[in-house]
Amino acid sequence: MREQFPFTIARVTRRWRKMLDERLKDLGVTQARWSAMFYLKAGGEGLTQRELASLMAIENPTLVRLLDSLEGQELIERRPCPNDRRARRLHLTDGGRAFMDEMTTRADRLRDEMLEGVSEKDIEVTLRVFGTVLENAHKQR
Amino acid sequence: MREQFPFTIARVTRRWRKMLDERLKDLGVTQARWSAMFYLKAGGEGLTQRELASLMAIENPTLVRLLDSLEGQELIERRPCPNDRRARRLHLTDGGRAFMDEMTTRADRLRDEMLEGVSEKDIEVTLRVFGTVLENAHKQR
DNA sequence: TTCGATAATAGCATGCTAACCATGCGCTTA
DNA sequence: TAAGCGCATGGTTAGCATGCTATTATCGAA
Repeated sequence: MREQFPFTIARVTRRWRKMLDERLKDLGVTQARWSAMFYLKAGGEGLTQRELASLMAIENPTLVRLLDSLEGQELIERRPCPNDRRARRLHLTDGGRAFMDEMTTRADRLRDEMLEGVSEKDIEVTLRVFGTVLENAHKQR
Repeated sequence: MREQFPFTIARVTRRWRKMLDERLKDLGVTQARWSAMFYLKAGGEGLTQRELASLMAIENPTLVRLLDSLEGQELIERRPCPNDRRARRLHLTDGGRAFMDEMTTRADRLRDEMLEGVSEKDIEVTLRVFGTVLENAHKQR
């Protein structure tokens, strides 16, 4: 059984991304870009890029490009940080905030459809497994 | 709890890929390329590209590039298919077969480390959840 | 001959590392 | 105390790998 784990988890992740990308397409947004906006809102606006990257568990250069797109679409803003001239503080624009509802509704609906028929208990087990794997990964290196 | 699922599964998948890439690096191979060789061996050599892509659940153009690299490294061969001049039959080279043991050993060791402390029962639950999600995804579209 | 299937190509999105600026901070030293 | 040197940190850029879709070329089959 264990042998299937890495292949199958990768497959589920690919499929999920693909489907969310499809459903957000007409809003001009992708899974990754929505996810950046989602974490920005959840983490409280005014985060620095470093902080947001760490929250999303991605590397800084990956985030930079997501933010470039989002800024180009005027969904977020990078504002100078008064205390530290190296840093930028991130904020949603009014337009960005307006879109968030619709995007999040669609992501939620997809999640409900994808997890249909999965019991709360099984979700808990799965998330616990994920947690253990992340801890194990953290231990090394 | 359900809300965390999509974010966390993506995170685990990213982390896993990164770690396996690291551990295979000195062999000149990545997770994706090893995976192609693994499925080719598992599915029986002589598969066509279409068949291998379908086995791996990736799209054909994604596989084409993986095979380009692997062929360049002389780990696999694309042989013409006698019955159908459009198709190519895939085979590991002798060199490729020689590498497979070491690569698979490393992938197995990583898997054991990543899943350390996870009970067989929890693995089963998790794989069942994955199965349900893939079915649900299949239903739509 | 026309329609479908196989592979390849082109181009985008998003992961990553490595290398680079600019700025900030801390420690030594005059 | 003040100056300055050197390392750390925030962000960016460049370049690779691997997902995807859309399109094309070639061939097979009805």
